[in-house]
Amino acid sequence: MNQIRNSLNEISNISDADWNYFSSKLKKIEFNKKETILSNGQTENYLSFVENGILRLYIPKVDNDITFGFVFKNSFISAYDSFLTQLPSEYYIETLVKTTLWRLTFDDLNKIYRNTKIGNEIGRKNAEKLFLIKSKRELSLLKDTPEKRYLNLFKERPQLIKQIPLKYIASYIGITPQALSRIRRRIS
Amino acid sequence: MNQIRNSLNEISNISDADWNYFSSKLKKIEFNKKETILSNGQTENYLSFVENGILRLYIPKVDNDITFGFVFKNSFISAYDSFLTQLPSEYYIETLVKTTLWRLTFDDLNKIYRNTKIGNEIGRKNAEKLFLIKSKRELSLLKDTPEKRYLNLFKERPQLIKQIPLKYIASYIGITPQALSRIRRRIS
DNA sequence: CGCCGAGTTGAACTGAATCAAGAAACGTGG
DNA sequence: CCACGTTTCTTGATTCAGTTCAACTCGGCG
Repeated sequence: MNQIRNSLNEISNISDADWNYFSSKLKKIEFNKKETILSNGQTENYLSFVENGILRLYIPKVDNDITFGFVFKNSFISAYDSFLTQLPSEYYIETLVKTTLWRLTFDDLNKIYRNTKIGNEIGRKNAEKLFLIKSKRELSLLKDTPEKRYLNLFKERPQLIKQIPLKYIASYIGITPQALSRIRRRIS
Repeated sequence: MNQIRNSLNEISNISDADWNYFSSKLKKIEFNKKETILSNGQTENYLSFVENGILRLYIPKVDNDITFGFVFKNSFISAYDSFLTQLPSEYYIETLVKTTLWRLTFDDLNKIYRNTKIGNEIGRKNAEKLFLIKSKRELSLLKDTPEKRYLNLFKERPQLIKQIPLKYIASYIGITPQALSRIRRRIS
């Protein structure tokens, strides 16, 4: 759990009291490889911290679904859209490898927002951080070619390229596995 | 200024005291049509409320820049990435028509976060809202064809299509003006 | 050992980009 | 309020990156 406190501290210094309250709400849960932890149509009830593992966010499609995110250890994961709106999720989440999560329910998080000093500030900064990520991605999808997106990914998250099947990466940068295979050949 | 209070109230009920503090920081400013209010390289110092007008966010490019957002009256505008990080902005903002803004500086907003009860909560919910918008857009860019994006735009923001030159809309949905012109012909 | 999913490669096809030119709409100054 | 110049939109021809369909290879696992 210390990883979680460290992660939060990076955002905003959290007092012992607030941390105790926060951590009392966390529940640990383990998943095997290739387990679906949220299906289309379900409403996301959790904000989870990844202690260990890798997860994939995707919209299933016959013959190649659309993968639009990966989450690694020491970050938070959620179908955050669905979590925030409490409407059914448009996408699925699955584990790619054995994964350990610490989960917080929607209700508990709202209690934290109400009952701790730092809650809303952490929530704000976290939402801002997520906004920045999506904002960057929007620009990349609009202005970069798939090839450039692949090279950026390579530069910024080399571990991703090693650990994740090519077909998911292809989809993440917006092309088919065949096209990515050709790009790879071209640039190497 | 009442519009602003109403907008904030939609997010979270704001007390008179907090509102007075908040509104004391706002400064009104007017722009003419086609004025650049933030250039590439500048760091965004303002979060602004649009009392009236239309603005465009874009990355300039020789022969067709990349437009990735429009903002209308009664919402907030900012190069929010740059504002949050206080790093130089990657993009420009310009007015498309005569525009009136109420501006809040970065420092003042942080004072509001520190000195009002409701500040962080409003900030959080606002950032969450922005996240939801970007998240939706990411999915649309990945899974929809340009044609479908155009039709969605048409459905969701018909006023946008009437008020904004086609070439900006084309860029917003990720294609050239020529291609959009052809899509238009095809579907009508 | 044989199967199966992942990755590669080839060929044909397609939607959008690019280059280019003309038509329409817009606004600005006389 | 008209005339002219500029910008925006349309249309055509060509090119190109990526899709689709299909076959083949490779590596891991039952």
